[in-house]
Amino acid sequence: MLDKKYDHKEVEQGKYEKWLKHNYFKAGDLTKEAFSIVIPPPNVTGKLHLGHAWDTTLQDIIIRYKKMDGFDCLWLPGMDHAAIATEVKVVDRLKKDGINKRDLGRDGFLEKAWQWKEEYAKTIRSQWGKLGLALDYSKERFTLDKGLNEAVTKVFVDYYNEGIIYRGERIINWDPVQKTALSNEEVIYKDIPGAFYHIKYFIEGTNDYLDVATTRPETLFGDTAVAVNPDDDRYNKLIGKNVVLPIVNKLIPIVGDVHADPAFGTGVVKITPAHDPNDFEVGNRHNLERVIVMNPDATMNTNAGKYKGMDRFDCRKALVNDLKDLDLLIKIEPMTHSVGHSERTNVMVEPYLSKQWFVKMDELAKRVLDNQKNKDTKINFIPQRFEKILENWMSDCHDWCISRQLWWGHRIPAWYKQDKIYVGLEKPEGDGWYQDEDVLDTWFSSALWPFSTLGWPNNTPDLKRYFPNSVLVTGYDIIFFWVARMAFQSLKLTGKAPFKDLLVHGLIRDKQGRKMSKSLGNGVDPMDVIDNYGADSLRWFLTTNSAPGQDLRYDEDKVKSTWNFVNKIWNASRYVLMNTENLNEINLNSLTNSDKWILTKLNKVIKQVRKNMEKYDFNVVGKELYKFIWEDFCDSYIEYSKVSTNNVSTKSTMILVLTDILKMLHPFMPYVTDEIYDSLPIKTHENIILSNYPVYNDQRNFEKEEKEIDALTEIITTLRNYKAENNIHKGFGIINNFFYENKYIIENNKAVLTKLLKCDIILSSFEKARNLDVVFSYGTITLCYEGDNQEEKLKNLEKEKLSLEASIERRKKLLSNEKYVTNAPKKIVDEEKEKLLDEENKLKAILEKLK
RNA sequence: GGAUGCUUAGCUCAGUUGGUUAGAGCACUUGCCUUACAAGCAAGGGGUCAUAGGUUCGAGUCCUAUAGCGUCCACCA
Repeated sequence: MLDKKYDHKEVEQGKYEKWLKHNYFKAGDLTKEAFSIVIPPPNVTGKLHLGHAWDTTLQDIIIRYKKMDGFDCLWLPGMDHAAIATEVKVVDRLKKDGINKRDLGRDGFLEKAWQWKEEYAKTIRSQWGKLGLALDYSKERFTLDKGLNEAVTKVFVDYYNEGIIYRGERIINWDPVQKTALSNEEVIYKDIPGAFYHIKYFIEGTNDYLDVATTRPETLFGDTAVAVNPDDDRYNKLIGKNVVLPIVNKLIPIVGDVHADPAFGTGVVKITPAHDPNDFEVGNRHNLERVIVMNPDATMNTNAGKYKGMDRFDCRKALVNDLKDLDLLIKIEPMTHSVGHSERTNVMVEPYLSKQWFVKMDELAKRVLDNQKNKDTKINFIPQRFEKILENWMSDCHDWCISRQLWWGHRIPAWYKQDKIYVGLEKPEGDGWYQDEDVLDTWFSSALWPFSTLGWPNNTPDLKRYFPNSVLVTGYDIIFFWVARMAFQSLKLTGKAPFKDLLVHGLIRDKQGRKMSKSLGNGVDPMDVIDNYGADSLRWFLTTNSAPGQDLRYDEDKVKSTWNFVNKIWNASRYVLMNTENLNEINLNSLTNSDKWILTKLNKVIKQVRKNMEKYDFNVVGKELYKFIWEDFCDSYIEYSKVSTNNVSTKSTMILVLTDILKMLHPFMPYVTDEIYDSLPIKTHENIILSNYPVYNDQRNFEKEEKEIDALTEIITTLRNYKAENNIHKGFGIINNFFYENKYIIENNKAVLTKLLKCDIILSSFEKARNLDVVFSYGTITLCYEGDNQEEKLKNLEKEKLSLEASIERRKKLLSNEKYVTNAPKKIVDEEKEKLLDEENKLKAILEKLK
């Protein structure tokens, strides 16, 4: 028997360990159809936040539902080594202990990083446990484990041999603190105050100068041209002449290039091919020299002459002063511009010419775009609108810079000897070869996640059975970081899309709608929420409170009200269990009408819930279940059943309905449903997760009884309303003045009516009593009570009469509209006619009373 | 500049292919300690669905435009 009070801590205590002990989450039942999800691997950089809780709960709901519905479910757990993110954290920790990364050396550092990984992996696993996730830990993977390293290396080597991966000099985003290249996606643009420095570039042999405006004067040492637009009549006759580069005093050409926008700035732009991606392109078009002016730590190098060794920003100040002194500075114009910052170290990114490894994107991207056009093989986004994000990104993407100057990651399988390059699985024969120091972008390995975790490139049984994955669940913020990359890698390497469905959810925000972030300090730890309200409440809150793809505000009041819902379920279950203690078999031979009613309602709910579970429309499922449980089951059925608790079929109905409620709730609330299921007097399985998901049953629709009890509910509500409005408390009776064919509604339900209305008796007549008529479409019920008030009575009837007349008039008008009758579906029109008839009946009855 | 989401009750949000008197939770009012639950029960009040046009017999829902809020991408010499 359940405890008197619902205590989430007590209920959840020990359950996860029990589930694991019984191997409930283990995949591999080959008699069933396979269903698979791989977890989006969280970074081993920290604890899970509410966003993870949301993302994983969605997956858990799907997995548990599918498992109960007869599938062999694999939910594969794992984590991401998160190359730069983790390395930054490890470096920081070492720094606090006074240790420098370089002093440790590569191997020493990696040892520390692995320690870090183990530590955080442990935390993450325990958090998964608190959330109750049905993960198959026997298949857990890590993006940097041996198998995945083999997959990554093979892809790199094959791509290199195919020419998809190449090494080249490009302008990349350089993080001068971490001293590594970054991909475009790792750069965060921020608007910051800056200035346009207008500098005089004198035209060779004249006293005329061009006004060149720049936001980054310190890159002047790398200028190898200035550009003007060939259509710009102010300057185009100067094309081919030279200007004198200030300070440096060397001659550089004036070139004509469309990159110079006549409408922007002064229309003249200095070209620094080694420090700006656009200038790099211009340089290629005009065969310009590339002059690097900075060191990897963003101090100036020898090309900066006397400024050598200065930090880039100090150099800017000094240089501007010197230009001023030489009368080469025209003006400084303050402006706000957007400047890239490193996502991890937050330092201003330096566009920097360097030799890096790239993935050629055009063909890979085209494959994704083509595949999305094929209905049968495309990734099916839910909601569909997010497909556009993928398509936009794929149709305009640059080659992907994959080398990172880090130690924590997959080391690039390239070896060098003088000017020779060897790319392969193993170090080449012979002396003098040394391996590339760099590692790969973390997304290079996570892009292989849906298949590398299943054994690819080997054609393992797991790969054959669980790939492509059935569905992937993720937030819309990483569609282009991750989903896009999985898509093209999977199509290229396996010939298939990595998963059939992609369920996209939004971001979690704070109560004011702001993003949760460390700097705002508005983050909420899911573990605290679980402590206070339980995992079941948190899970229900996260997954039933927003439409698919919409953001969600964390609102503690809502979690609290979810707790109330769980508590309600708990107490309703307690009631059922109290009344069914001695039940030892299901017997439906003597069903009451309200038993038939709730069975019919249950049947309808099962249908709706299943339909929406398939569509991943969990907020609709939530609403259906909430309404059914609280209103139909608790408020109506349990109350009605109180007059027949000794009936074995009522007892059976209670158990049947409660069992199906628990099963439908289980994917959302695994803990409390497990606990209650355990206490059922009759059950089919050792644990609820092994039981079968409820099935819609055509034989369980009792239409006549459904109608009758619906009417009963309406009668009770209406009479309660009259009682409240007329201050009738006790000592009253009712007379059944329904039309002959409806009299049974009252006759059949006398016991329920007297109990719930708290009226003394149902009379056949009550001639002398003062009375009040309450009109239904079924006829009239007369309330007989003391302290009659004739005015009240008339007022009530008048009020009702007016509203009925208005409604009847509206309906008549509608139905006399020929176009409506011919165009609207017959079902709608018939319903309308029926309503009109009901109302006319009602009105007739009222008019008679008013006479 | 391109794309996209949102605007519905005091607050937070639902609203399925258009179907005619728009729903929920919280908050609010009134009455109840009814033996599952006062973290509860019962009955209520509260919205010209951002604005302006249009299509339609019928628009919260479809189309066009506008406004406000938000997000993403690109550019910013």
